[in-house]
Amino acid sequence: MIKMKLSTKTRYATRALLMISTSSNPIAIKDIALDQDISARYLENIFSKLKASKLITSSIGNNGGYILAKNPSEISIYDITLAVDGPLQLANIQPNNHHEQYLNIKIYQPIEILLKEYLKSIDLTTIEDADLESI
Amino acid sequence: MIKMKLSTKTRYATRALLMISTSSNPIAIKDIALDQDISARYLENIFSKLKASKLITSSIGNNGGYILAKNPSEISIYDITLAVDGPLQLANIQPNNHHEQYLNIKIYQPIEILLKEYLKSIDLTTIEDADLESI
DNA sequence: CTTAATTCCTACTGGAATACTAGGAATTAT
DNA sequence: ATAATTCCTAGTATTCCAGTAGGAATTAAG
Repeated sequence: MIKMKLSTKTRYATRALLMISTSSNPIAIKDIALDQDISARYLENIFSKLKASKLITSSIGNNGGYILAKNPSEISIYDITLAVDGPLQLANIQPNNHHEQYLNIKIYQPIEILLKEYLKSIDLTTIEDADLESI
Repeated sequence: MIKMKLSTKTRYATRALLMISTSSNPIAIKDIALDQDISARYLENIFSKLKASKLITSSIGNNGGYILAKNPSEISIYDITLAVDGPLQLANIQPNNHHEQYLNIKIYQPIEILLKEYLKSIDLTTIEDADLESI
């Protein structure tokens, strides 16, 4: 199978961000983990990366938690996956022969562009607005 | 990093198919492995899948080998990756909650469609025709 | 009819990546 | 002071995939 499912980190992060995007008060990891049925310890790892990428800010201590650092419309799936999983990389950096170079140019690079553009085009509000019931 | 690089199986298979597509006589795995600097044992695995998916046919025994079962123009990258890696699967089959369902509908399914169409649009002749020197 | 070359079948191994866990320090509202 | 939280560093477990291995079945050629 083509390995292109968004990672668990990205999926958890997206769901967590959707959750905190609706609140103006800090939300603690514990509460998100409980609500989403995700390991709190694992979410900690993820949130530290989201914070490092400045998608969220934190308040430490009692009653602390996390809030978005930007408007939901300014956070794309691409931003999220970049933050938690690092850059998307498809092509062979060092093609060993002509065939590999063909594949790079004809397949990897176009897909990379296609996918990046698509992931950038979806932000947290896009997802929020989806009307499930109408489908 | 998003895991969406075509697998080694798909890349090897593509290169191998490109090689045998230029010959009307059966070509042995050994020769392909030598030419492409790929493990012959590993190529065996890959070729058994390509054969099971009817992309190639084989002749057993001395002087045996493989030939394409179709015209090169009828073999797409999608066919190849489907044969060796199984179906592309992005979405959660069983979304556990609304957020997961949102993600499926808004992200996974569209990407899946986008990618499938693209991979189907590229066949062995498309790649062969690529003019590297002009880039 | 023997031999060498090949595909075919089933299973195992090793390593890398990723999901997940753990302990405890630092911080802060109450 | 205390309890609740983030923060930091490290570890473990699991899964996936590339690659290996042995030997049986088949067949062209001499």
